[in-house]
Amino acid sequence: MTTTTTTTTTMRIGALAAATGVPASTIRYYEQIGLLPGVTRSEGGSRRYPDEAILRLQMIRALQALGFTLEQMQVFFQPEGQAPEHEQVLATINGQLASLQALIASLRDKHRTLTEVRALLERAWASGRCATDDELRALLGSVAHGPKNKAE
Amino acid sequence: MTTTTTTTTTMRIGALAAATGVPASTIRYYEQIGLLPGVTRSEGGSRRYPDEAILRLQMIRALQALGFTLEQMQVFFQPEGQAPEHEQVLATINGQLASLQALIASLRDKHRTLTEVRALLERAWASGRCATDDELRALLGSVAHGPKNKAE
DNA sequence: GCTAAACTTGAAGTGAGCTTTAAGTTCAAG
DNA sequence: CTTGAACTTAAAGCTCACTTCAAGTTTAGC
Repeated sequence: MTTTTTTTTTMRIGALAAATGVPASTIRYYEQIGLLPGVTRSEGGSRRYPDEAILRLQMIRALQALGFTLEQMQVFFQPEGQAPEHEQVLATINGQLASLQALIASLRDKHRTLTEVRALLERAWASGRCATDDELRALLGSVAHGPKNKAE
Repeated sequence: MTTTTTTTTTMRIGALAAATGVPASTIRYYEQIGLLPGVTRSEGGSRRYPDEAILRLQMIRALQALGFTLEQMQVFFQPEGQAPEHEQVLATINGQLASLQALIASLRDKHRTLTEVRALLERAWASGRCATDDELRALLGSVAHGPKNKAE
């Protein structure tokens, strides 16, 4: 029904790199940390990839773009065609959604505060003086330590 | 009018660390990269700080919390009481506001896309199957490579 | 068979912002 | 004066996701 699956396991690392835009060095690195299993070798020892490797790399890059770390996305790639456990996957996704939300909220806070800082400085400059320590101190309080950064 | 300024330049690094919550090792590091100038030494060679050092450290931490790098914030701390140039400061702030906005936008994109991914997977699971490669591929396209991350 | 491009390896380097280590010195209380 | 907590230094280590290096091997076209 869909496209015919012509499985050529003849692809070398350069071709895979060209097909995906992922540098060969990075592909080797992904294999090294276990993100890209099932790589076969030619007689001489060079890596050969099946066509599915292209999709796998695209998935890795897409998950990265969604803010997952390479470690987090292991859960999406269960060993040997085993469907990953739905609960784990869902938990990972929900966790990521939550940290994205938290991060967005904290960034908006920062943006708002920084806008206030700019306004304060401009008022001070307009009246020919510098911002006083007390004025600055007042703003410092409103910054506080927000949650950790992540994503992209 | 405000609080009396009792300038004790007797503070050692441990006291400064305790007063600000910034580890002594970090304070030494800030000094090393030139963020914390004007540190005097006792006869024996241990660092002594004026009370203003507390404000300086609080400022550094606040600026960090607003997403500035340690390098970027140098512009706010011009040498020896010299008021920093308004234009530079304003440009730095505006740049940071712009990158915060861009980052927020890209994170919201990620959040939206990931929500779609979750919905797709849940539909697939509900119908007792796994998501197909084609379904996944369709989502991959919508991710693309967003701008770089920063802040906090 | 020759050659050049492509590939192989392990190890070290990158950046940002620290932390840790090791071995030695100073400070303040008693 | 003794003790031990606090301090000193330079240098190495940490995280994450790679990149770069150097020197040697394989592959593919002619």
